[in-house]
Amino acid sequence: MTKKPVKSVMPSAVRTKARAPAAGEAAPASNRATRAAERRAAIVEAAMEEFIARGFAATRLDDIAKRAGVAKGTIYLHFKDKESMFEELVRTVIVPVVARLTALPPPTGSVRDLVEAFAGDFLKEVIGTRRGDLVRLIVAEGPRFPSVADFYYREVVSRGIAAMRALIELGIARGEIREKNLARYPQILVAPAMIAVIWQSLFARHAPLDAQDMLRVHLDLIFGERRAT
Amino acid sequence: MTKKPVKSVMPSAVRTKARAPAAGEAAPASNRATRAAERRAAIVEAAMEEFIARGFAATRLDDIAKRAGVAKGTIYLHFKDKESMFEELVRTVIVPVVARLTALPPPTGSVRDLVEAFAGDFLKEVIGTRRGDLVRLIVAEGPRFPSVADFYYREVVSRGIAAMRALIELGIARGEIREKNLARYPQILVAPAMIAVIWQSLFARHAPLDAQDMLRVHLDLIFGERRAT
Amino acid sequence: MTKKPVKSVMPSAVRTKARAPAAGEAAPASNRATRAAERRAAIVEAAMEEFIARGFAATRLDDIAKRAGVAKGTIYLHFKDKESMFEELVRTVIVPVVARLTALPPPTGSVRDLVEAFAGDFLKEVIGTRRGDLVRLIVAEGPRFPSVADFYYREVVSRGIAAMRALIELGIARGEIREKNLARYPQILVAPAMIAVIWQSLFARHAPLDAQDMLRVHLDLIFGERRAT
Amino acid sequence: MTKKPVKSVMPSAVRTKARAPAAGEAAPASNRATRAAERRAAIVEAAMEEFIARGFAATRLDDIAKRAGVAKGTIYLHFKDKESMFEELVRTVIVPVVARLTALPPPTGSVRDLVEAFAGDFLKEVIGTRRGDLVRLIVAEGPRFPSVADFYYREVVSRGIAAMRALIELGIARGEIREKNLARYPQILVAPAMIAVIWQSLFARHAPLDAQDMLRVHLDLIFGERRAT
DNA sequence: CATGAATGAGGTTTCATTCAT
DNA sequence: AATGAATGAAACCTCATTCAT
Repeated sequence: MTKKPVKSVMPSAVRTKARAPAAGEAAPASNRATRAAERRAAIVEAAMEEFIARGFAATRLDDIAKRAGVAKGTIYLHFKDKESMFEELVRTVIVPVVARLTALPPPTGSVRDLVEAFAGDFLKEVIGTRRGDLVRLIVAEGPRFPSVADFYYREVVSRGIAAMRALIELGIARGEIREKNLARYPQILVAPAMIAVIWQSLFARHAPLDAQDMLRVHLDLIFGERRAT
Repeated sequence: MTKKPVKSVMPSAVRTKARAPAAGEAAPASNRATRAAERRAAIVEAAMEEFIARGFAATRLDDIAKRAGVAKGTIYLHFKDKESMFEELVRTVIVPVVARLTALPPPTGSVRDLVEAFAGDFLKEVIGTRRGDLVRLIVAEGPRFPSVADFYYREVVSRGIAAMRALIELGIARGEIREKNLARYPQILVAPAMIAVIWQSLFARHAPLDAQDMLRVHLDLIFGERRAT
Repeated sequence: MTKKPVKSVMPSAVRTKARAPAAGEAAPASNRATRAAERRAAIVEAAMEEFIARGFAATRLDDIAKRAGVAKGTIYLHFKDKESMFEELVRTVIVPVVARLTALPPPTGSVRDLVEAFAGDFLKEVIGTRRGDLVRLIVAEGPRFPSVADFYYREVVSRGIAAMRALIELGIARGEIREKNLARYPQILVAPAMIAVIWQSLFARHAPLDAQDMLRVHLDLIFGERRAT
Repeated sequence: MTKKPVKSVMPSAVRTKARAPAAGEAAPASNRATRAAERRAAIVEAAMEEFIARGFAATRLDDIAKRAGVAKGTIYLHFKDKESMFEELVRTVIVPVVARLTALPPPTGSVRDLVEAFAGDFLKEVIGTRRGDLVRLIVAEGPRFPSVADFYYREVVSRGIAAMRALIELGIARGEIREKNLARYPQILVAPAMIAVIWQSLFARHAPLDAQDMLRVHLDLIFGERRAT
């Protein structure tokens, strides 16, 4: 897999910080509330980068402020303190992901096609991207931020597991999947994808991993090898 | 799986600090060198606990010293600074694991039996234990300690991958494994085990995971379902 | 010579910290930039006192902060660390001295008169004052702060030597000085003044030295004894 | 002046540390007391080097011990603590210098010859040598070690001044010196020599100083220029 | 609202001194 | 007498948080 340009984790709507009102136009829709939201978004974005790069404890608010282009004090207008900033942050960033998850594509075609489409999405949107790093961040800081781990479990993991389980059961019912017990452990379905995420962060340098190919092999294992396509 | 009593990560030989000479015996092998080794071991043990509990940056040397029962300055007799302490530490703790890995049980019986035995070991020795936490620690701090990630890759990951690949190829040759492409991605074989490790740290509270059962299902997927045992 | 009241080494312009706005006037020019400059000046002043009293290594930043009336952290807003504080400090304090040196009085009268005027200045401004102590500080710490020694040589010593040499050559040309080789070693001209500086710091207690009289005798040696004035 | 090999500041009698008793001879005069004296001498020598190189506060006992080839604890068998070590040290090293001073060569020949001989000695034995550095060390640390300054004044400075004064008065009586007031300030006679000592430590790198030539010029100034030699 | 200078608690690290061996 | 591992006070420096402007 080739290195993609780093994608922002923020929904594009809030990433308008750089846009300066052209001379002449009267800062039209940019009332105070909007400006504030932009600032907050800039802080969130900057903080995410820093937290991912250094971890919670080693990240300096000074650096976040500098990267966000605001003064240090401004951060405290939006967040109570460093801890709650981290917690709110993760929530803010995860929400759109959840939205995606729940808006699954319409179930047309085989279960394998569905799963494969989902894996493709995951490859493009998570593995090797900033969002993948976020997953690693949660693994890293989870134990010290139970509220983050809780939130992540509730909003992402439990829903994801449930969705996978539904798919697996559908696959079993349709005869696409033979291993009936798989429905008890949807984790097995996503495990290689998670490993790929971690691998990219830690070992890509030593041994690049073709995540796409690996996921295909894994699906072959579950659905049986595909006939000539 | 129920929570096991926390196991020490230190080889038992060096964990004699607590042992008070029984009345009557004359301070047996406790020469200076031994005492120093004991102290170092105590520091390593304490540091590991603290690093696992709080991460590198948030761990205080004060707490390590207190837990190890030594003065703060004593740590600096054994380690240059906090960073190299962390790095040496991980090495020290990993080495016995590597020793285990290389001393694989003699290849008797089917490949599945071998893999199952190995999985059993892993369950007992890693998942849900301090050693499992260590894996999560490496995932968490790896990007900020490339030397640690490098070491871990070289000593554990690459060897483990190689060993798994050999087993898989054997399984394919013997007809136990049908999916031939699996040999290209031994990661798939271990992925659920890794997920189990992480799950225990982060989500066990919300949804306990029967790792043993999950691994069995995963092996069924690879080797085909077992007939009545 | 009697002990003079300790003179500040700071140009008076920046020493307004203590000055409380007289009742009635409205906090006049005290904008943020000014306040910052005042604080920095206070730190420089305090640091100089402490360094002179204890030397570089034995001086505690805590004491400097206390004396300057700022918090410890404030020092680090103005200086990178203790070492560069010391180096910048010496520069800051020396600069006005250099300015003085280069703005020598207009060459009226005999060379002897010129030199004598200069010696008088030196007596009043350096010997037995904080500035004299600074010279001793540089002698003391120079070998460990080559950059300080370099700066001092470049800005003070080499210029001073050059100026003295010019005066000596003038004196020789006019027939006021007979010893022609003196131009090769202007150090001889200033040596007793330097000795006086050191003497005041170290031995004044045991044997007070009338620096003024000594310098006069030394000039008699060089210019010939003065006739009745 | 060319760089001389570093000379030990210790009287040779006590510098026998390196001498190991040849096999066969029965460690003859090397009884306990002698060994102790050797160790002490080694400590003094090592400490002097370190103090000169780093100053009192920045010198580590660890380094002294290492350089002296003894354990850190051993230092405390000979000296109460770091401060008194420094004080005793300076005394120990200065004593032989004083002995020299008081054992002035027999007063043959002219006063100028005497003074010149003395200057020659000073050049060889002090300027640019470890002993010169010691003078700078005393200037540097004197204010924080009044007892050292006192001792130095009493044993070296006051005696030196007295001796110089005697010579000057003899010179005046014999008509070799015309400036009668010089006897009031023998400091003038030695000032250039002191300046040379300091110059070598601080500025030799930037502008080497021919101390011998400078001292000759200075004596010409005092005694009148020498006729053809 | 926004700023960023100022704070000071708290962290890492050093090193003079002690003391059991 | 000599050692050097151990101590812990004290130093330097960082950085989350506050608040006057």
